[in-house]
Amino acid sequence: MADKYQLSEGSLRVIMSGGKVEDAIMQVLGTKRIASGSSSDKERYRLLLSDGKYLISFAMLTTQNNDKIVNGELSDNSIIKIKKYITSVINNVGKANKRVLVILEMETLVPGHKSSKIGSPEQLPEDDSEPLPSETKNNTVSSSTSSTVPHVNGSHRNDTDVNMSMQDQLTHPISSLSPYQNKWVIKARVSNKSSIRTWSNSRGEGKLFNMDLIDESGEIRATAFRDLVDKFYDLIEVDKVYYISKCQLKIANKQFSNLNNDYEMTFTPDTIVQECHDVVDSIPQTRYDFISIDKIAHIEVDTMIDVIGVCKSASDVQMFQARSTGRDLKKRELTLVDQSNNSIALTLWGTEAETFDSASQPVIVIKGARVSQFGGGKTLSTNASTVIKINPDIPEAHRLRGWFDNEGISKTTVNISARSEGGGSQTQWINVKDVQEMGMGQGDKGDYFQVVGTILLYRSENGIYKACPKEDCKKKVADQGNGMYRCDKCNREYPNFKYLLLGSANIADWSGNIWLSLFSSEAEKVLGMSSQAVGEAIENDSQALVE
DNA sequence: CCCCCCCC
Repeated sequence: MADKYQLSEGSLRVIMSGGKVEDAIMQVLGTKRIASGSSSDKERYRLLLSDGKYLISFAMLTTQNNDKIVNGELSDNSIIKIKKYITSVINNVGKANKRVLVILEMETLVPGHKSSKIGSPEQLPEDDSEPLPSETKNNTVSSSTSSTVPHVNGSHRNDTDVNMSMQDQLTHPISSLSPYQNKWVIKARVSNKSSIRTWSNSRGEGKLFNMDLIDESGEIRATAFRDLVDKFYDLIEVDKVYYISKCQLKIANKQFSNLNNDYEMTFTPDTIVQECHDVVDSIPQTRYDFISIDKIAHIEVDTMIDVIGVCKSASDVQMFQARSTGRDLKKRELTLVDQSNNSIALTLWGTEAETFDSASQPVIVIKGARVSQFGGGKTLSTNASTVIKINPDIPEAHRLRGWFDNEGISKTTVNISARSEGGGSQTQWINVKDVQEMGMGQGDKGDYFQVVGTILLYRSENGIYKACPKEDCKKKVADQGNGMYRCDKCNREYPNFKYLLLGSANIADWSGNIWLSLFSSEAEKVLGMSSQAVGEAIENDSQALVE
């Protein structure tokens, strides 16, 4: 099987001296996990790579490809096709500069266990006489001298093409940035920019803004503080591409970041930002790591995730006061669905809630939604750093639109925001007598408790009603007598309705007995029949009620 | 150096 593929002999020499080789076929001779700076770091892998003639030991995989190693697809002797790569010169203080190959996109042609080592590749010679004068020069200047970005000061737009392409070679992939190496230039698109925010706490006060930077290799968040806000805020525009250098790198606090990077950057007084007017189609607009809705059920609370879904329905704007701060709040809850046939609630706040229009059931793309939990179900919430796009022109959105219009619209979904029994783990197990003595259920808020009891009596009178057919609306509809049913909550008429049970049961434990109302899902469990089935049985034969 | 982001 392996001999079907011819390794691209000599291609490493071309690539590692800054040249381009398309779809080079190489063999992996070893993989090594790189010790990470902190436990929160994503692991990174280094590959020993052979083109049959030469081998290099400093090929890096971007973290998006990590699963290929974890799932065993990429192992010793695997033959791969390198579809996209970047090389980057690492400036080692006191040592020779080293060029690193960063593999951005690859395909496994033959798994390692079905192959064996091909040829006798030798270490690619580190040839300092390689014809890369500009690069060598640039990376050997001491850190105190001029910038690594050409023509930063008093820049001219009439640079030659030669200069522009040179600039390209000099940029570093975002995925290669780390706090251990500070001589780099990235060429990145600003995919998101926050408003200017001020803070005041025990450690002081000030202002700041954040931006998300993205290139072919990855993404990173950058923050500018205080006077650097004045210097850079207006200069930096969303969707534009910039050369950026001399920022400080630090470990990202994952709790607040939706970006796929272990690090984040802080602007310093030395930071240089230079707009790139070059053709930059290769730099993506936004990088998403979509989690399918059914998977969100298993995601830890407070994780920031990217989600795509069709807004199947939305509530009206609701206004209330925050219990903690007393602030007036506005929210709107959307129900998103995707191809997993699962749905989830997404809460929008403030202006976003007010201006949202769900009428066309648009595709919603969210970068950085927070996973929360309510009553045992998972929900999504937006915050200041969340980016929401409505019907964006990306393949995933078109695919989802097609799916929804053709089949999704009529499918029933599993609502992963549905609240499970009890209302959470904080409710107590108590006795019926306690419920009565504590006066539970007397207030207007509703109380939560759990009891173990026996059903003494199930009352079936008025135990079923015709309800609004809209998902999650359980309002009783008024029969208009003309085949239409009116829902006062939705303020509209429907040609259909759904049956819902409203049971009533008396339950008892050793301390006493109490009447409970059972909503449909619970009444169904007690009766062992679906609401719809009970409704139809009554329609066809009222004797069924007696049973 | 921020990082609060709400409610049922």
